[in-house]
Amino acid sequence: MNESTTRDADLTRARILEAAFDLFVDRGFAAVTMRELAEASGVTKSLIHHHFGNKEGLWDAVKEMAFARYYEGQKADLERSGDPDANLLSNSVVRYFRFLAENPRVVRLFSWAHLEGDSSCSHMDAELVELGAGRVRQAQEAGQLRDDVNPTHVVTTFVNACTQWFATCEHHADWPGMGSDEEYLADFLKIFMRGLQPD
Amino acid sequence: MNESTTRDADLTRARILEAAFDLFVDRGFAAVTMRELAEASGVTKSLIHHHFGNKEGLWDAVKEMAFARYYEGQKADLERSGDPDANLLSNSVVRYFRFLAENPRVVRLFSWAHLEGDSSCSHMDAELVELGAGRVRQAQEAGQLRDDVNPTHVVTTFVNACTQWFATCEHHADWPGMGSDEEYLADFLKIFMRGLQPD
DNA sequence: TTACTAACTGGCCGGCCGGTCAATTGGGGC
DNA sequence: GCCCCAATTGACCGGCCGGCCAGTTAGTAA
Repeated sequence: MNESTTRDADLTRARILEAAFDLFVDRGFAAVTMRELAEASGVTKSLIHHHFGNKEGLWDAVKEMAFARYYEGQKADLERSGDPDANLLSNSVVRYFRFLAENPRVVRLFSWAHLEGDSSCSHMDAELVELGAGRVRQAQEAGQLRDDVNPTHVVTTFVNACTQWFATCEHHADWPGMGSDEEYLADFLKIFMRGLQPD
Repeated sequence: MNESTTRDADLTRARILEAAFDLFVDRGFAAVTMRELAEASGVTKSLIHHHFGNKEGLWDAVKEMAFARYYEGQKADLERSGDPDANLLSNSVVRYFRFLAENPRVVRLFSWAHLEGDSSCSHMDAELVELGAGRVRQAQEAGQLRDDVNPTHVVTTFVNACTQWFATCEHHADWPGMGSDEEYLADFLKIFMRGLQPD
């Protein structure tokens, strides 16, 4: 039987969220209309208002869902790799880079949200960076990384280098001299890791 | 005498462009209305249509103006510093970083344009990166930089690290452990330049 | 079976959207 | 001084915007 005919508020909300995610990621909040959202979700405009209040409520819900997934994944990643060996930082960079490679739409969503001034996720971002910075500090104290640089800046540097790569990848994909995702990652790691070697 | 009452097409166009730049930078293309643009410019809506055709024409003109300024400045910077000494790359990073620090609104404009799929400036960006990559290659051949990394990736790495810093600076400005612009730049340079030292 | 509640629909609303057009104004060339 | 054309205006347009609301339908608990 087709379950789409039966009433299921959670399923409906999920379907609306999914369709809204796609539309908002592609065109941003302002350029998407409630009518498009309704059609893409397969429900009526009124039903979206019923479940999410208004357009901004839906936008907030989409951002919250996307960031919650991102946050959980990253936190698990950071807490998993327990033993602080010399490759921990390198592995973290690779994991972060690959996560973005597999979730490019999340990068776009956060870019829109940030440009529009959204700061609701800032504290979660701060927490992740703090977690990472703590790991870097441990490695510094263990003599595995140079200790004359701010650990927070170390994390920020690689997060920036990875994020911006995927934020602009459609542009530079076919520029002369530009390598693939993995080639860029390899070169960045060469520079980054040697740059962090202790004296 | 108040010159604003006299007719001057160039001045009018410049005024419209300036006001539109501010509005588009703050809220993006879709969220700004022609009425707001007209009021901010001190002219009528019809006059904007007269000079720029339609809303998209104005948006294109704003992007073109902003990117032309950016492109000229960067190209001059790249061609000025002629003698390839060991500090050339370091100086280039500093100059690029400081340019962004002084023109944060340009970063925002390009972010909007990129998210909306604009690729009209891509070839100019490519040219700048190629110019920079050529410099890196020269330094590699002179034995001043390690030569086992792609020069284009070297340029991209520092451009990404700088751009993303200013794209997200409102967020992380007050995060615990995060330093000032100059402190981040100093730490990034430490890592980046040591990471590029020849074997 | 019934009564209640939440899910869901379709039509409607006032208002603002981008854009057009006819009319007016003013400055520069003759 | 006159004329012409570009600059500029304000009224106006059809259409779409987000949101609302009265009504209908389907699960669910008593």
